[in-house]
Amino acid sequence: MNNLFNKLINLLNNEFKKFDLDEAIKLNLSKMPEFDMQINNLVKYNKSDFFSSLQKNIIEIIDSTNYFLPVEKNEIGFLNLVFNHDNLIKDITNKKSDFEINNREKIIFDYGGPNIGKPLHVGHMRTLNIGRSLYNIHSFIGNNVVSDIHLGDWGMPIAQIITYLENQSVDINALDSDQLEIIYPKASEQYKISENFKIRAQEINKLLNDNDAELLKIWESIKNISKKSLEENFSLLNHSFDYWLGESDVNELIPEMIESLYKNKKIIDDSGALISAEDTDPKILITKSDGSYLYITTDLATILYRQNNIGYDKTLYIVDNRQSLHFQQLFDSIKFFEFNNLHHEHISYGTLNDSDGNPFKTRDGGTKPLSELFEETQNYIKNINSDLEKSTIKQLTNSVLTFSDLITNRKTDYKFDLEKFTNVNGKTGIYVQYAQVRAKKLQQSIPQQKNEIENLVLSDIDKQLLSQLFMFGYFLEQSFLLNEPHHLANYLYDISNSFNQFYEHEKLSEIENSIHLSSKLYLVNLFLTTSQNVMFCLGIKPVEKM
RNA sequence: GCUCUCGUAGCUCAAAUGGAUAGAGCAACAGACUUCUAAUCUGUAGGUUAUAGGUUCGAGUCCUAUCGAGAGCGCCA
Repeated sequence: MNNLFNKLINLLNNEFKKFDLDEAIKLNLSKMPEFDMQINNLVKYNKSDFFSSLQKNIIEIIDSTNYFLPVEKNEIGFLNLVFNHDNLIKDITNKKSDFEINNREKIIFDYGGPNIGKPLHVGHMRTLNIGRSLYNIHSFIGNNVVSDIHLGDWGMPIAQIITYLENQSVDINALDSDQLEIIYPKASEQYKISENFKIRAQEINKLLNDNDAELLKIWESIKNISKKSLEENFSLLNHSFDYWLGESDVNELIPEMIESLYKNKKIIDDSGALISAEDTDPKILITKSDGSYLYITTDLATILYRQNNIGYDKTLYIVDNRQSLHFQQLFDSIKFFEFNNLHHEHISYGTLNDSDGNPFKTRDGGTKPLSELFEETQNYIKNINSDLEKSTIKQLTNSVLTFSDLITNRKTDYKFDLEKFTNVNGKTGIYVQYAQVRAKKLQQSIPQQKNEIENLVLSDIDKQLLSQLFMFGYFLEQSFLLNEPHHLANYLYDISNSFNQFYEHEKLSEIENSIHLSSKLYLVNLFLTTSQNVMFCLGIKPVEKM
């Protein structure tokens, strides 16, 4: 990457390598007010014979950039750095092209995973937000990205719905998505309580696996109704997918896959079912005893489908952490079955609860549709300002739903507190939008100066903002290496907060000195570029005014 | 029963993969608006990082035990 932060890191890491050190240098923002940055991980080598030459070389590299005042070394071996902001501001741009990586990869993002027949509900929010953000982050740094919604359009849930329709003699042609969404829980209930229903549903499931023509017709109309409803929801929530492949799309690959695995003794009989021959605990069940397929069966076939039809270097599955055993078994099996040696990773996330810490439910105890949460959020925003344009309200609502979700580390369970997340202050989607709108207004209302960036006049607050803008590369790297968007979400709050301080500290419209004004406007532009790039990475659309 | 994850300020969460004095936001309290939109900003207070040991120059982070919470454990997805 070509930005100042990562270029410096690369130089320093090369120096580490020269000394055969198998770790990366850590260049951090300083906690001490008199310094801007610090390097801590030289300390551990302070008893080694190469320490003084390593330290000397590191200091020389930093000094040679001219972005820092002469480095101060502490007696134990910590290095303390102070920016030379006048030089820094001349070279920092934070454009997209500054962050593009050299070794590009093709990455499939498997997320969303809605089931047909069920509405999108609150439980889908995290996979959608995290998935879209990671997709955008990897796109931003130049990777070749592909999203696949991995539609749950196969298996027992569908069989249950069809069984229910059959029992009640429902006319498929008159069915709409609302009715379908009411039917699913009823069908699921019947499956649990009625033995006859259960037997028929399992029969239908098997027939579907075997491509029964009549049933496939019914299945297809259910799928179309559902898909239309999903598309409407995604349009509202600003989601889109490159592929809408479903579990059904790989159905035809399964018989051959099973046969081949069986022939090669990779899977074996176990009381009628087929299990992996790999010695694992628990055993990995590949097909049921009636020969029908499971979650892992279609997931395995999906791997074959993707390697043959899409091609990839990596696949990231953005799925909640309760399914970690499934993915461990899936990834084990990919290797054991010798499908490929590509990188597959479960990007797990914690449970989303309501503000009391309980699972999200509607008042009558059902799962809460995402559209209902959208409505509620929208109402909060209308209460803050009733004069907003319709499109602005929509974008602010999405900002709240996205930013609130991404601010927390994806691995932890968290409480979704709408009242808190729609606050105009604090770490909220509204706050970060407001800062960005303020910057836009300045850009529009104050005539741009010629880019005079010699002899700048920078206050402490200007310097703080500039220092933080320098760190974009660091937080971006954290986010894509760990596939954790919250680093960028917190960073967006931090730069927005610094910008608001900058804004309050001195009125640009009252500055008469042109060089002074020029440096201020330069920072406004730099903030706006950075903020909008971070927003893109998070999947948030900047609003024009609010 | 077995396996995994977690326990940080009143509340919600961070903490660079072992670094210096554990940071933010909310809530509380005290301030700043004839405004480039105060949808903001400034300040105060709040901690034995569940507990007890251990590893080392150095631990919220690694190891062990205890207590507490959550999740998963073949014919659902």
